[in-house]
Amino acid sequence: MTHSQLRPPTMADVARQAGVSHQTVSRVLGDHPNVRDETRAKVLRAIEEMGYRRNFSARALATRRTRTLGVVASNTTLYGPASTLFALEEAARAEGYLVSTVSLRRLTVETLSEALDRLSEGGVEGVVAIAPQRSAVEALAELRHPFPVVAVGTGSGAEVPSVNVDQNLGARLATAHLLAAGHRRVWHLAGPEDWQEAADRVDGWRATLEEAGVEAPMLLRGDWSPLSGYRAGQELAGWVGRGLTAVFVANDQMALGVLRALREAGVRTPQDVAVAGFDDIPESEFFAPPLTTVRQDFATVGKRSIALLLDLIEGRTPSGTSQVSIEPQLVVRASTFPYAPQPGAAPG
Amino acid sequence: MTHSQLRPPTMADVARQAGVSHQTVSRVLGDHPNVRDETRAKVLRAIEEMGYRRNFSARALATRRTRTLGVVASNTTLYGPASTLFALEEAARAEGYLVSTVSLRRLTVETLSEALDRLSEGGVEGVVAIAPQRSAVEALAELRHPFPVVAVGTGSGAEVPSVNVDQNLGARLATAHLLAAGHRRVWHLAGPEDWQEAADRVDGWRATLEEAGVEAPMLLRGDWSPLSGYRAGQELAGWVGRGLTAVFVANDQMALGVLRALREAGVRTPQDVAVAGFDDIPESEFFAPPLTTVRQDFATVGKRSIALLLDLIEGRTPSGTSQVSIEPQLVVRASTFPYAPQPGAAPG
DNA sequence: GCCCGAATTGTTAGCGCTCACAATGTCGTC
DNA sequence: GACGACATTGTGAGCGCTAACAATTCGGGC
Repeated sequence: MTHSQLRPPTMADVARQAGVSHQTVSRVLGDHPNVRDETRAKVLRAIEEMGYRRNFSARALATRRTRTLGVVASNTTLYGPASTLFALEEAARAEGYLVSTVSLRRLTVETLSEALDRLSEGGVEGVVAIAPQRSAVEALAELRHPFPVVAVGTGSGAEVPSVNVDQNLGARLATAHLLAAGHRRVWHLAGPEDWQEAADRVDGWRATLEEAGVEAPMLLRGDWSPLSGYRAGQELAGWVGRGLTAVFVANDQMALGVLRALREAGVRTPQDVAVAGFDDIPESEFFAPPLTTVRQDFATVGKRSIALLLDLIEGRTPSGTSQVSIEPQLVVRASTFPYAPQPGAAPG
Repeated sequence: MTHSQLRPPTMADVARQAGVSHQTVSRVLGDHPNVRDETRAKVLRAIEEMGYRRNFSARALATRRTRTLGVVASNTTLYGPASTLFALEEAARAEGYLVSTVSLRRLTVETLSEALDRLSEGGVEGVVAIAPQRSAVEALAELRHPFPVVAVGTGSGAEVPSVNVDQNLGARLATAHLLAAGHRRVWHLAGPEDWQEAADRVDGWRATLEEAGVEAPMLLRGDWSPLSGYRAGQELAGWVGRGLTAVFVANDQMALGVLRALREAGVRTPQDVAVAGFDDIPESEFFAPPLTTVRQDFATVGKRSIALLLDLIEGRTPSGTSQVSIEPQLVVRASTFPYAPQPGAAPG
């Protein structure tokens, strides 16, 4: 209170006040065991009195560690990326790291490169790149950066360490579920071609049909948005009565658009056409009808990504080979089944 | 290529290679005008060759600036917070700042205080707190921190500098719209009591009814989730035919639940009951029916928040009095009107 | 050819912390 | 009561950069 606050107090100031050396203050702050209780108390009192806070930059300079990780993401208002981001931050925090985020509107080689530069200038020790577009993956492999990078959502083929939900498996689960429910064929509304996840879902869908001895119907493309789903839904409505009874949509938002288009066309879901989505956004359970979908465990994605990144930073794991895969889970609801469970009745 | 990379090169290494002093390297990097072109080229070549990158911590220590801002947020997978977060980061980046985020599961005095401590240890120069709960606002005013803090979504009454969308106005727009459409009374499904935004919306709704000489019907409460909206919707369905013809729901997700409950109860929207929401999430346009709602301009919230925070950091604005208010906008769709516009036809 | 001011470059001190090591104190043992 | 082992504290040297100032160089005017 009586201290001038022109410059924040330094460790030396605290030391003087407590009658010890600055190194002892450092020891108290660092929880070093060999400090007498009495001394520790004196120091802590001085710290409290002066409102001292350790200077981040000086500490980082001396230790050569910033304890900060970077994240590059795009489309962060979508449920998937937002959930991943949240999980990443939480996992990093649990490990004592702070997270600096750069959110991109569009993920291109240029913007990605800029983002990495920026984070580099910000002193991050490593970066998680949520980079579902293929172009971004290639860029990642080529870009030079002085820290390890873990990719999320790039698919497992890359030369970059990565963490992925098994999109292929998810698509298989959804497609197989529809086939098992008695549908002869399953149509597919895919995401943008440039997205690895979209491609993997197409592959899983196609493979499942082939294994069942069914020819894959025409493939439709959307851009993940409800509007693109709506437009595709209008097209799909035209095929009702000509072999269309089931659609696997590559994400829940597009599925929402499909549902609306079908309803407007007088097509009933699931009696006339069954619809399955992907992601399990919180709203899916309340669509009309509630949506069967594939749930991705973003919390695990976050945890595993941070764990892998820290391994790379500490040099525990050789870079290049590490690929983590996470299993998705099918959530069955009324949109693919005549029976409609009550919302909130079961955890799913 | 031929250089040992055991330790990253320092400015002195670059200087030696270029045959100049380290200060000249610093000048080149800092775009200082008084450097001969020839010298600059030499330095840049050396930097390129050695893959030199300026050390963040040393720079921050010397300049006493980290060029990093902190953000504390909760519920970051919801559309509103996620959009705000995105806008904040983008605005900060445009000003040359990096953003460190702490995402909280629950916003309490303890978690908020912890988050601020953490960011403080991370060397941030200022913090934006997305703190819509009332408890958090009080905490913010009391907590001591060595940097300025701007609150978002706390309402404008606080002693803390803050940026807010005018929730009261938004609620008035929605309620007045329903009254103007001929409804005698407008019911309200509110958000949690602890949320300032929920309270402001209740106030706006109530005031509009009073000004129209209408008695406010029973107030319902939800927790922002579709499920709570669904449950409230079941209750509301029981009042159809007994004076219930219009409901103003405090957010779009709950409105989704209400729509479903009404539909299941055989109540038609908007013919029997009109429903309006709040937020304009991307899905709202594709609900059944498309939802009339109140749009909040999160991009502006982000820009204004960063601008205010930087003003405080630079000492341009005295702390304490600064309150920024942003106007929301009514978006009319089919859920309150017999006419259903085509999705995507108009930018709304 | 010399002088002055501007342009350009170099030198010297920190910024506030941690690390390595040195110095001191403490205790039990023989 | 001296000695060694260990606990506790202090000292000095950077970490890699920027800021302030000093030194040098370069022109042009006379």
